[in-house]
Amino acid sequence: MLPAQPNQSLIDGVRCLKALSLAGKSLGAVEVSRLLKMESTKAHRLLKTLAHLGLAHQGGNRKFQAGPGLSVLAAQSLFNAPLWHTMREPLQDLQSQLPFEVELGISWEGVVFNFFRSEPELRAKWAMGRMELESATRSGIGLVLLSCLPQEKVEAVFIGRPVPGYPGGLPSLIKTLRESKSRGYAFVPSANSSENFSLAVAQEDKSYAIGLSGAIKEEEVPDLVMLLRHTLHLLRSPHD
Amino acid sequence: MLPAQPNQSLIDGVRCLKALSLAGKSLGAVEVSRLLKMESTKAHRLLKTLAHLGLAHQGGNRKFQAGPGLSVLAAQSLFNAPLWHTMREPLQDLQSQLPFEVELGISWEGVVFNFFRSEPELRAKWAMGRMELESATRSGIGLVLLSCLPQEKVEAVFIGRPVPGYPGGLPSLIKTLRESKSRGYAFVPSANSSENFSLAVAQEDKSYAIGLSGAIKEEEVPDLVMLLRHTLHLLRSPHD
DNA sequence: CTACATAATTGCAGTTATAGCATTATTTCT
DNA sequence: AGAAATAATGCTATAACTGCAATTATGTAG
Repeated sequence: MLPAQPNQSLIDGVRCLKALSLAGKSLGAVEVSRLLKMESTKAHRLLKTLAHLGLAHQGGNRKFQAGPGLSVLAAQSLFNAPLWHTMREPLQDLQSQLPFEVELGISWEGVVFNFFRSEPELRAKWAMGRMELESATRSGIGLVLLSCLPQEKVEAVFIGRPVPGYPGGLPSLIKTLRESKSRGYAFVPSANSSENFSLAVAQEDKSYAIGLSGAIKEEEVPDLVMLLRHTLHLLRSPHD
Repeated sequence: MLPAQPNQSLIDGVRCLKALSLAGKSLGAVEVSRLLKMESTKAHRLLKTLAHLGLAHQGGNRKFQAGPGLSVLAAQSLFNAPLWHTMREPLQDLQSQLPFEVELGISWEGVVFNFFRSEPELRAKWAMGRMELESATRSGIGLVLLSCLPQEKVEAVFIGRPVPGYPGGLPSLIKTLRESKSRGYAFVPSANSSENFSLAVAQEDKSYAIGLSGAIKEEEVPDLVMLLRHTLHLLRSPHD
């Protein structure tokens, strides 16, 4: 995964951008440099470059915040993706066949982003294109996708921070992930209700996963997994 | 705006990312290098680095597509921003006072992203956090924000491509922008209906704008502009 | 199935773009 | 107003990047 000759400038630039995204307020170059343990001149120049690109915005007080380019780029990548156009029908079908909530999402750094989530009260039109984040450890989708990663990567994400939903910490998460990996799907109790469960299966190339939430009975699981796998097959675009 | 010593690697890395976002399919390193007129080795290493960061994803066929990090980062930056928490009430108030559609959005490279858009049929709960893109030239919000940019920047965006909604091309857009700039707000016919207009005002630091759409009469404009300005004031967070 | 064409990936050495120091300018705080 | 912190930039050594060339892998056509 990591290239033979990675571009350190790009890595550091993205680190700056991440710092801005997470900060929740405008940051000066020196503040960023302290957060990231980076030379302040370097941080300053990377931030200025990001601002030039529109990925950061430099306000009147010359502090930096995340800029418009980030949102636009993310939305463009989603809307232009083949998945965006192919997912609607299969997921709506799934939703209409089953008494469960249907989700499709991706995972990054312990966080899940759902591109699609049908809610009972909500018409399918509004199930797509919402921005929703969730801790990966509380989501079936997050857990399957985490279970596809090498253990070291998982550790790198959660090292030195709490693991939401896992009071036992990292070891208990790792155990759950191993189970999910060997079964090929995640089946876990929902965070909120003890009656509800989340079931999720990852796409072949592990770039996303789809899942169901609701009062899923254990004996239904094998059939539902097959149904999810079938839906995943429908979502695969012919070429990439 | 552009720094004394910009980081070229970061710029090229973002160019690769943009290429992936716009492509609508997986691209190989060579394809990207051809699109961007860049050495293929360089493109390859930048893409590999982006993949390592999770901003790109390398599928089974080793081609690259935009990755999960992009969406997650964008959503995090939005949800962590002070604006996200402060905008709800003032915009709902505005919506309930007026018979118009209320919008709040940002603009980048000729595209508008609306963070908030109340729709008549839609409860306020769903007005926030949708991902919606629109051509900046067809949106009041896009036009005010464009009018805040130096003319050269506007030209750089639209050079060599059509200007949606402006059959006269760039010159007629520039003219509209000049008018908007001198008035301090945009007031233009809506793209769809000839009865409807869009009115928009930019935030002080030009990072975003708010607007109204609907059957706005010319004589109402001054009062509405004052109302929008007042709302913008409520949205300003104390520090940044 | 083999041969060919195209693309992915890496090693290497020259070169350039970047890192960090030192300095100045600007802002903020007291 | 003065002091302290931060923003911004010039300058040079050097570490990182670029691009060539070679290697491996993939896919395609005969």
